[in-house]
Amino acid sequence: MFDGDGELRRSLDGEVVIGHLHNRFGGASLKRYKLPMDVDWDLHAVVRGCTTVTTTRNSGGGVANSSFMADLYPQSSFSSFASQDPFQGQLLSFPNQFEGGKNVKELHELYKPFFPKYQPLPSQIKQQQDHPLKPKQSLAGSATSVASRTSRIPSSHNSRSKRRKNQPKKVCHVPAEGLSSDVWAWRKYGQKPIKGSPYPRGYYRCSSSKGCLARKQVERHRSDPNMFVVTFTGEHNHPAPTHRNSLAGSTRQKPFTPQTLSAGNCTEPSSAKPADSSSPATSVDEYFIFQSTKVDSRKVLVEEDELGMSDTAVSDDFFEGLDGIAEMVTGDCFSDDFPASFDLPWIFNSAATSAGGF
DNA sequence: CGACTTTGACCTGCGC
DNA sequence: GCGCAGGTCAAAGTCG
Repeated sequence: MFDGDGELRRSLDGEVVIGHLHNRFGGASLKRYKLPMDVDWDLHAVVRGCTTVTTTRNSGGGVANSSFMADLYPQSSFSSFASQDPFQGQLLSFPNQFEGGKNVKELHELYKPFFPKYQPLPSQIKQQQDHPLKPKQSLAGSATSVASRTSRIPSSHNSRSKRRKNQPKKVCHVPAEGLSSDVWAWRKYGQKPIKGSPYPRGYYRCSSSKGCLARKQVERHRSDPNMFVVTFTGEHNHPAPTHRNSLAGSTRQKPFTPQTLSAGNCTEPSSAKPADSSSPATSVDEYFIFQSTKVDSRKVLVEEDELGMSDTAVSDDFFEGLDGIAEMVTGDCFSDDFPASFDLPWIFNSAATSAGGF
């Protein structure tokens, strides 16, 4: 789709032009979004951020969970890809894991663009909930949803009506191995076959916080099976969880196919357990390990962004907190658990997150 | 029991 | 206005 020539520009009037965005999906080669000039974000930062995140998650992500991959590779050989690669010691290995002593500051820089712009005040949350693009349901919301469904409220009264209009999006291309871990918890709420594409598109919403408007779509790249198109819409209205175990039920185990685990070293029963992102022992740890894992980030292309993932997203306290984690990561505490080419069962199990994992 | 995935149905935007 | 395609909902089933 982008073939490396994705283009992201912002004109003086705030219009963002994304080149080559849909030329393989629908024909349009340019996508334009009008952004308020006071939206203080940096395209480069966005690009960098997306790239980096995807990158750092590469190994971790790579580990994209099998069910997710099965979703997106319905008729492909991904299962074998997913299952074989790790055992070839590539996909799941961390050759550069702690290379160059990626320090915390760097991690901060890498991830800043992906944290929420701010932590909204209640009034701000209210504002967000009133946003025209918000999903029908809110916290207590399914009643509204049902009502609108049953009573067929005219579109003008339905937030859904504007859903596709001027919906700010951020589109990233991530390698298959970059789909997995994520601080956010994503819950799948739908899947649709896309016309002209052999691969279905999965729809995920943030389950880290009820009422969170963040959503993402994950679709396998049509022409490059190893790449995925991840589209983010909406904005998190809550701080990034520092621990995935705070995400209730963010993951669940999917039955592993023999393909997924067989050849592996998953001899330990516990390792066959779902990577339960709710596991306090692994969630953040794995996440930051990936953050410190530098892999090929150049595959990732950012096409648009208006999510407001600014560099000022998270407080210093948050990053200070990460320092400790990073120290753990860069220390030896994982040396035993993360051999260069060991199996990462949780990778295949972090269903919600991996799919969303971005 | 709660959270997840799956999946068919419903709803809406958009192009013709 | 019509039909298509995409996006969302929610019931049902699964799992820990």
